[in-house]
Amino acid sequence: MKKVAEIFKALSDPTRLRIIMLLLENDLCVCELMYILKMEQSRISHQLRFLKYASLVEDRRDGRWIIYSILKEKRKLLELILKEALAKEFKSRQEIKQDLKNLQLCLKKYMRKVSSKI
Amino acid sequence: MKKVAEIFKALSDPTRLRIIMLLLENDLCVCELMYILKMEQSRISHQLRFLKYASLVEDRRDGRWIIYSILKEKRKLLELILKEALAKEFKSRQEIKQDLKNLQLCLKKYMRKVSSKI
DNA sequence: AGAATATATTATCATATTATCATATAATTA
DNA sequence: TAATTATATGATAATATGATAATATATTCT
Repeated sequence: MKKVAEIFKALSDPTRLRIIMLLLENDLCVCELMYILKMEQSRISHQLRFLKYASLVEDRRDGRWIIYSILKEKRKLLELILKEALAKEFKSRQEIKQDLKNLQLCLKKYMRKVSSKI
Repeated sequence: MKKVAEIFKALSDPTRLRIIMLLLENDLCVCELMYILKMEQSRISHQLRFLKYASLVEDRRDGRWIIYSILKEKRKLLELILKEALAKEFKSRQEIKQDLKNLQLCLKKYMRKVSSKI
């Protein structure tokens, strides 16, 4: 039961929720998340570590970037919970819409090939 | 986004999860929850208040009992998240099975008509 | 009205969480 | 190899949380 509770704990912070919603769309490195969320590096790194220990995301190195992605075996679960169960609550959240817009901007900019400075 | 995170926060504690799983089966008063979960009164009251403020449960008075139930507009959401999304994780949890057994025992005993002393 | 029952509330303590700052590490580039 | 870039980690402080004990309130029963 504790294990189940811990999945929810991982989802119980607004920053982590935003990160997961973004990762469900695209694998992203820390500097891209910084760009999208307008948050400082250590804050994002810490939350990513939390998600990693909760076995919701994994990381891989690509040159000097570390790319985070949703753990394959958790994707379905997360999509069901976040996109289906909470569809209504999410649709009304301007924040999520804006994050997804920024994600598109970010992807167009080939973020990983330029600077990560905010 | 904070609102959504708070739904998950409400689900991120083992005691609250157990309470919600039980309330999804039956409306229950505090003393019944005490009997089923073998926990002391103030602990259960506190967690119920948490769930109430998170707008997941509501309460009504019935004589000297206060009966808790899942908020009607949240039932579907909770069933989807807990029973569908997490079906696998839950089925393997002995604790939940035992809680549900105790719930049946409790209902047979007409708990609300006898004592609430543990 | 007084006792018993059921529950809520308040205070307290220990622990957990979050954000931030400073520092460390690893890869790349000049 | 030194500087730069990208990220991780550790320490700290502020705040939140969870458990418990003590007390308060509301209902019912005698």
